[in-house]
Amino acid sequence: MEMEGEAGVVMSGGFNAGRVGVKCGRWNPTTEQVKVLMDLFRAGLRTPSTEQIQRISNHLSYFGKVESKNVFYWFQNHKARERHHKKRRRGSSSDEEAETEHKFVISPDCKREAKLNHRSVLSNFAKEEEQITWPERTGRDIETLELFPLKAYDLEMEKVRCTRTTTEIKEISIFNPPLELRLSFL
Amino acid sequence: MEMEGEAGVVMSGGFNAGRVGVKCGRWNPTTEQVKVLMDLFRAGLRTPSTEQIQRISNHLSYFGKVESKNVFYWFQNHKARERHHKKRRRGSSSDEEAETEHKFVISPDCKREAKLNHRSVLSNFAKEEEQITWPERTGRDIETLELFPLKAYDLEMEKVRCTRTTTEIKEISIFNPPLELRLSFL
DNA sequence: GATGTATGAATGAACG
DNA sequence: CGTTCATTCATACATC
Repeated sequence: MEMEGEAGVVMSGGFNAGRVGVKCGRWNPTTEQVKVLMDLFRAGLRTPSTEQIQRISNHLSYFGKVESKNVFYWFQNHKARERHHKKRRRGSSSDEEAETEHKFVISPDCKREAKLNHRSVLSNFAKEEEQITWPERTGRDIETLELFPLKAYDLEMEKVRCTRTTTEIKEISIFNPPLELRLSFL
Repeated sequence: MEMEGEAGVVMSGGFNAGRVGVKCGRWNPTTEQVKVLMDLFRAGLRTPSTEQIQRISNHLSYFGKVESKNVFYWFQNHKARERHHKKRRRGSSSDEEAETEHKFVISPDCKREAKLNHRSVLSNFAKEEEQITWPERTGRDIETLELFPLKAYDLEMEKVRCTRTTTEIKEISIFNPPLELRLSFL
């Protein structure tokens, strides 16, 4: 059993409103931090650039300890899990399924032994030991699955990401007034 | 839509070296493999050539299943993430930096070795160190290819090259060989 | 307090 | 190569 220290965790910001045992084994975002991140995500931000991550984490640091990698991971995970949820969210008229395990969705039938497309660099390994024939990826991307209006925000965010001037953000905030302010530090 | 298809898990992969979550999907390097790769990386190897990758993977295959592309990807990822970690190592401008946060260096990937601690009642059939004999090193794969100047191992490399063990490699401890020797198969 | 869930963290694989 | 996607591991938290 690891008692995990005794007093080292000071958690400089006292804004840890709703969290409990704040033992810093890993980053435990505060409610304010989550709120900000969620607003950004809902605004359409999906993959913030490095500078954006810097600004976001810097801003979040006001509410508590946070690092850039936390922000990076947060967006990665949130985006991935949103998609994952969407994929399994068919119908919902009768939740007979209720996915007992959301992690065991090994739906992509094990494309293990033949997954690498013909990249130039990797083609050198084509002759591994046995004849591995890579199946000519005709179109692997099964993307473009926008289920609810998130695309509109996407476009707006694109503008933000391109400009990145923190001053020309005009129509970004549409719903939440605070959102506009939060986006400003991007 | 083929989600929720549960019969898709075919698991045609043969036997993994005994890793934990080895369902079928992606390569899960063993600790020995990671150790070797890490040593090579620390020795300065960053972008191995095709021949080097071939030799490395061939050598790693002794510790478990591995393909050349795995080695290729490993180096790509490791190199890229080394840079990334340096880049986003900050962000918390609240307090000092050296807090309890572990260092996030590029070496935490040894956790998959001992993980079934908690409630993983999965049959953790112990995969003890099975005695594997050196696989017929006929000298073809070793072939004393000269490694481009890595740090100070150059001299060591020279010595190794002179040895040219080829068929007499069985003397070398494969379980924990020194770095100089380990670099020899390059 | 064991089990399940939500989520942070990590990394293999792949894209552009 | 840098970036992104996908999958898995680890852990805090919730529930009983």
